[in-house]
Amino acid sequence: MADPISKRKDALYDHVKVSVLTLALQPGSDLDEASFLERFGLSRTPLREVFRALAGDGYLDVRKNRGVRVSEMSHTSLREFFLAAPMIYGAILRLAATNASADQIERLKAAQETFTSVLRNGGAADRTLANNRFHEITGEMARNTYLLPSFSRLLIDHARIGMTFYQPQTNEMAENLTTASAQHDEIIAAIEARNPDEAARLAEEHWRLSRDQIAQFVMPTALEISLDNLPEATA
Amino acid sequence: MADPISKRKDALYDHVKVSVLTLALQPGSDLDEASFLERFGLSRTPLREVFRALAGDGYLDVRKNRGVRVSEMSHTSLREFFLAAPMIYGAILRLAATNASADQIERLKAAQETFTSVLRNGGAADRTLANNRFHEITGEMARNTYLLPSFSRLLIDHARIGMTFYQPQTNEMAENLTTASAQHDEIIAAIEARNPDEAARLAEEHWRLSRDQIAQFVMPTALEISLDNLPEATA
DNA sequence: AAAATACAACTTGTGTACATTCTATAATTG
DNA sequence: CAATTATAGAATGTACACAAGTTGTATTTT
Repeated sequence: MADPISKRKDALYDHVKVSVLTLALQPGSDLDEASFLERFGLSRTPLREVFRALAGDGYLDVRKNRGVRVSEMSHTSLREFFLAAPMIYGAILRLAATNASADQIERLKAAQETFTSVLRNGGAADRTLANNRFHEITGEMARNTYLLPSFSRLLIDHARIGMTFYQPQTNEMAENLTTASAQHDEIIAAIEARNPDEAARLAEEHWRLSRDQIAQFVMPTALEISLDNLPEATA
Repeated sequence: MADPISKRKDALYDHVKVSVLTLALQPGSDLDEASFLERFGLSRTPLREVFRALAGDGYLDVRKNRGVRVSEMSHTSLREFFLAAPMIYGAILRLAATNASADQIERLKAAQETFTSVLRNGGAADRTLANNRFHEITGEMARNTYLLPSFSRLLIDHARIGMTFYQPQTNEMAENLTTASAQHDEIIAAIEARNPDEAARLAEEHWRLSRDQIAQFVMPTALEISLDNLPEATA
């Protein structure tokens, strides 16, 4: 508890970030200051600063005189997401293949090891966070100040969408996770080989898989119902 | 002076924003809280909040225990800018052509009228701000939460680059401004006609003009010097 | 005289009381 | 009894004093 304040601020930032990404805090839900004050040993001023920072990074929304809430995610924003993600992600991986440092590649490999291990043992939240970490590192690698803000926002909702739709209820959906992990390995290889075209291609492929997974969830294979058993219209 | 505080906060936000965009506050320069306190009639808490918001939007950088400074713009960031801008801008205009509302189109036309009038009468700063306003509206029109953060950051440095390089010192450079204005008109027409392909094409064209202007500034036509008059090497 | 240290002035960060704004409940009114 | 208006409680916003950190200058030391 003798932590310096700045550590406690970081802890709060990370706690809220993780809670938002894993849907422990649901989109649109209210956060009141009081409940965090003693939990993180902060007084209101620094606490409010952290909330504002989280808002600036897209995790929270601040409403004047009405506190903060977790940033919303509607069906419209889902559509916006699908439009923007492939383009940005392709650009990020292309640049990552050009600019990644040896140290960053090491960290990406480490993140991928965590991801595969979590695939075997962990739950949905752990999987989402490990996947998020993997992509955050690719974002760093791209070294482009202008692309990063949009990419970071995409990652937030990528995680939240994943938490909603990546619940492997069928064999096919579970296989997708294995495929995704294999694609991560290919992405690492492309980056290490300094092959931007290949990296961009993999971005698109990785993305397509993700979209298919969501499609499978939203539009499952129809149940087989014999027409004989259908009730007749009575009105 | 009887303004409500929230108005004064907005005024401070806009003042700093405009100062950053027009280079009245130079990249990397320090901002100390004290000098703004009485000028805007704010106490430290709300003032600091505005600074954090400006930092979140990319105008300032906050350094722990060392105050805020105007966000940097180096030659590396210039390169990053050139890489990201065409892609993002193309996507923004494409979406704008699809999604713009009648009201937004009206506001875009008004912004363009301001721009043309400032071209005739105003100075570099006014021109930069009018141009910035025009593009901000196209950003709104695109209605894409994920693209906007990157686009906004691009606009900041687009303005600052313009302030540096768009000083029409030659006829050719002055003509470019007229061309840019004509392209704005075409952009409006494409959006109004709901023609995304045409809008995307114009984005690319508008961008190419901008880059040429910078090239002309950085690499001007060489002075003609007779070899006869050159001093001889003496070492 | 150059380098290192110590100190003082200044700047930023935090705690907390107070002011303002919102919200839910109850009293009033038509 | 429904709708509206008071009113109390709770939440957010602001001011300011104090704490902690940083920076420049003067003194000391080698």
